[in-house]
Amino acid sequence: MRVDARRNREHLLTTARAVIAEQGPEASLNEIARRAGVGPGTLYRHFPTRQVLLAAVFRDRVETLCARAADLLAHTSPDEALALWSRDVLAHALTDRGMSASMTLGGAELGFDCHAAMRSAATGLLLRAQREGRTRPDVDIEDLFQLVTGVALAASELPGGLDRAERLLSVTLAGLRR
Amino acid sequence: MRVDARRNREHLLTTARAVIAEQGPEASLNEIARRAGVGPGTLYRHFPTRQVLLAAVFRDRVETLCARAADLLAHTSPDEALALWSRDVLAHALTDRGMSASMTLGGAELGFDCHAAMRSAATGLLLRAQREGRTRPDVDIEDLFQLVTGVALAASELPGGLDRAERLLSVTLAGLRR
DNA sequence: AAATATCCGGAGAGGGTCTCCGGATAATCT
DNA sequence: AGATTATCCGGAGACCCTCTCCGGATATTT
Repeated sequence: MRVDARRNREHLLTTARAVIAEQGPEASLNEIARRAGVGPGTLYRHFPTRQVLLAAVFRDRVETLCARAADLLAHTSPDEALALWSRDVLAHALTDRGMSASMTLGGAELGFDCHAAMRSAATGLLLRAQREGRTRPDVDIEDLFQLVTGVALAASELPGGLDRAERLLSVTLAGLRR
Repeated sequence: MRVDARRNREHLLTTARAVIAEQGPEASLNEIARRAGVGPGTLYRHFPTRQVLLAAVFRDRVETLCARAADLLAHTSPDEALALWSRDVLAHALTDRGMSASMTLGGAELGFDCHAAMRSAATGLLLRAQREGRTRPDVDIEDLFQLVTGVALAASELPGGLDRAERLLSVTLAGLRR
């Protein structure tokens, strides 16, 4: 990969991060390219679809959350791990506008798949909690993911923000117990 | 209102219903107008924004649900009423594509406000259940609405459909008890 | 039948997504 | 260094969408 190509790619990423932070995940790709000082073609060459771009933008955040899941899996009790991780997901969703959207929009064939990564991180936590016995055994990983991202999405779009988010999460977590 | 205007309006509504049923709530308004055999201007005169159109399309459905809420309020126990009504909302959301979206998108100043109507219908059910004592007193009407429409949205967009929807709903309802 | 109020159609501005290819630029070879 | 090659960039442009505007057509009233 040529150095100018790599430089453009990085610059596009930081610009996208900024624009998405202020306009949300549906920001104009045209404008991102313009602000980055490149043509539209350059953007689309590096990031063929919006999902690929979003995935690249939020990749490190998602990886942080996955690492956190692994850590909790090793050092915390099953129930608490699930609760703490959900809270972390929520916190990131509230911080980074558009993050929730990129978690739900899955299946970025090329590049990084946020949806798959998050789902697989959650799988470990859910299965262990279910083995332990205090979590409903009939919910599957898709259910869990749907609930958590649903709360995250709601919380990131409603202005009422953090306290409402915590309340919704506590309702959901309570519902997961049996 | 002139009779041709009324006729066009009705025709637009039925066409919109069909197109939204097959393409979802983000269908092209242009195409709806084209299929209805009118110009774009005519569509926008009758329905200034997409939300107004969606609200008009789903108005009777929403009114049915509101009536159902009133009925349950009068003839069923608080807990059961809440559960049954949520299940009905879910059923409608699964039947009519785009219905969930029109429930969440609120504030159609002109015409009919699906969001407000649904929220006020749910208010009665929630308050009564909370007075009865088996429902968490700290959740407010926005929380309830967010949870129910969240499940509905998820269920209407995931292909796995009905059984998953019921499972998610039962988790949420369990979480609402105390 | 004439006058008036109302409504329609479609052209078109403005913006968005995405493609394509001639020209420019980096990397490699001699 | 100079030439060759592989790679990449820019932006014009096709196509679609939303939304507006107004001359002409249509209904209603006088």
